[in-house]
Amino acid sequence: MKKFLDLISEEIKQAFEAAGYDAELGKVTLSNRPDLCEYQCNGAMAGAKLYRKAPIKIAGEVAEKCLDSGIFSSVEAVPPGFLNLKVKESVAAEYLTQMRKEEKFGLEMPESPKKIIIDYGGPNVAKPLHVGHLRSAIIGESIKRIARYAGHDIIGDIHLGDWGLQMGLIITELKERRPELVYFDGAYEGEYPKEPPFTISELEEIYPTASGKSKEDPAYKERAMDATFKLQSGVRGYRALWHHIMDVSVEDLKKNYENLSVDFDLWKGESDVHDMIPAMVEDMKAGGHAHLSDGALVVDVKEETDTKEIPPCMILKSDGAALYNTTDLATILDRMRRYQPDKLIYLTDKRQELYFEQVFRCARKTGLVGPETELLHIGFGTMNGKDGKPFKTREGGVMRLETLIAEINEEMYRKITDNREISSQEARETAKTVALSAIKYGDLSNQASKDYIFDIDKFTSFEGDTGPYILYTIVRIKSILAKYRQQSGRNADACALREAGSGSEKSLMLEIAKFNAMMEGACEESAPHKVCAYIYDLANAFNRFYHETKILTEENEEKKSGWIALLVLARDVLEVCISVLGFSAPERM
RNA sequence: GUUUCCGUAGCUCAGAUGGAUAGAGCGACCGCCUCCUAAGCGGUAGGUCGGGUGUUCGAGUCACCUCGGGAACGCCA
Repeated sequence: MKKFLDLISEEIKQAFEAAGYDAELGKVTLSNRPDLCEYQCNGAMAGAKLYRKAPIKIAGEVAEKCLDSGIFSSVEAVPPGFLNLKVKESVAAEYLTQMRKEEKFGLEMPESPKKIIIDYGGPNVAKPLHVGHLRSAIIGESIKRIARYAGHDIIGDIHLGDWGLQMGLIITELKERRPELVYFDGAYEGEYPKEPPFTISELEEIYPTASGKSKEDPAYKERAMDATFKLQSGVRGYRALWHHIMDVSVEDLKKNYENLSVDFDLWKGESDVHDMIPAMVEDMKAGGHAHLSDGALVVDVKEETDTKEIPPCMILKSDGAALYNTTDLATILDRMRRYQPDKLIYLTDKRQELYFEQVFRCARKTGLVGPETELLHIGFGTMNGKDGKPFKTREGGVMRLETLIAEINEEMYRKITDNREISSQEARETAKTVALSAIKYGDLSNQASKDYIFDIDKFTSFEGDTGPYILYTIVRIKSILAKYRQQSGRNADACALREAGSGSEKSLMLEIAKFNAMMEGACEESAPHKVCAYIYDLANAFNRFYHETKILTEENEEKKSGWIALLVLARDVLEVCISVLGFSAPERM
């Protein structure tokens, strides 16, 4: 189904053509003067030079051609050459009626859906999630859902950090504490126990301890590196321990991500591509791409057109060990082989921008990916505290994600139970739902690439442009619809839309009509904040309408059912939008 | 130092391909619950869009310069 703005543009383009001008001048945009019109076209001014004619004259001629248009209720040419447009109430109503009928409100599906892999989350095994992991998870999940809704085949991969030094550290610390464990007995040949020798909370304590020791004690670090090497070269007992660490840790991660309504299609990690590295490196050497520089193996990736110095992409350290780049490149190779994606998206902190530029260039140069595959790094900004500095706990430490979420949940619970009668269980559920909307909307409504201030007070205050405000609006609509069903015994879905009878009603309808264009744009630009901005406008439009319209007490049944139909559509659009943002609305709040 | 991102109301942020009078939220002030959820709605105050020059009929938006802030810049991830 055509986008509403395109529908209008076509009409104006025809008018330009009929008046003897280039049709392309007839592009229509949303009005930036809502007091004057709903839509506007600035083409007459752009065309003034081309046709050596006063813009107002061109606009006047075009307006004349629109006189008997079936779409506009008014077309005005105003100085210096704007075309101010208002659409007929009937056109809006018909458009919305069509939206209700069609799948996904008439959003057009891509002719050739893309296969996309999105790499987000990126937690390290055995380390608790902290606030730094929040943005990647929230933004990545939303971009994934938006692309999926827009008709693409998108696969989310968590890309675990599960193969580095942290594993060696844990094994080393475990060995210090419990050398008697069978995993450390080199002569042991039997089956290893099924039960892991530690719990998640022990694991979470072991890692920082080990990490601290290795920083102070070079000999300890040496042992940890040795353990890492042994693990990677396949020592049985170490591998068995690694599996235990993975099992315990992944289970915990799943629980945490589930609480955030974030789910991954793939739980792959660095370890999955470890075995592919030697052959890949050999290929790079054989292809003449990789060469030694200061003892390290690198691939030059600078280009003639560069305005800045792009250092070479390092493949192997001078001690021959693999590094982050190496596993990332091997992962690209793996993904290309397994899935043949059209596009790879990486979501990380924006500080890794240059790094990904290097990796992408290297991947292309060495033939890991062809020119037809798009590589995209989306860098997001830092989450700062109220002071504008990276978010910390009051004590100055890194805040665990669980703690943060628990705090916000608690605050929500307090607010919900404050002045409402509600069962404790329902309040808990609602608090969780509302808290998640506050966190996610607070993050997503900012542009991903910018740093943003994570202000708990602001998010839990939920007034104004917040997730809870959106949910509140949805809940209001649901409440009216429920009462309507109760009172009239009629099915709200059977109600038919009517032409708007008031300004606020029409505004609401025109707001809903923007849905397709908005969703398409949000997908193309991987920009969840556009969805946020849209639903905020939509919620505002609804609340204005709500305040001046008494729906349930309306005596004219036809009017009433028209409103109910509008409410159904508004609710559905809002709920789809929040679902692609990654949260949901309760029935009551 | 080089590169790069950012600078819009007291605070947090939007600003579509360059268009008319630069918009929200919070905070401040003033109104609105006998009425579908006041987590709401309406209103007032608050701006030389960091500064300058240029391109253009027209610049918050584009170019150049400048000031201020952040970030990245070969063996970390």
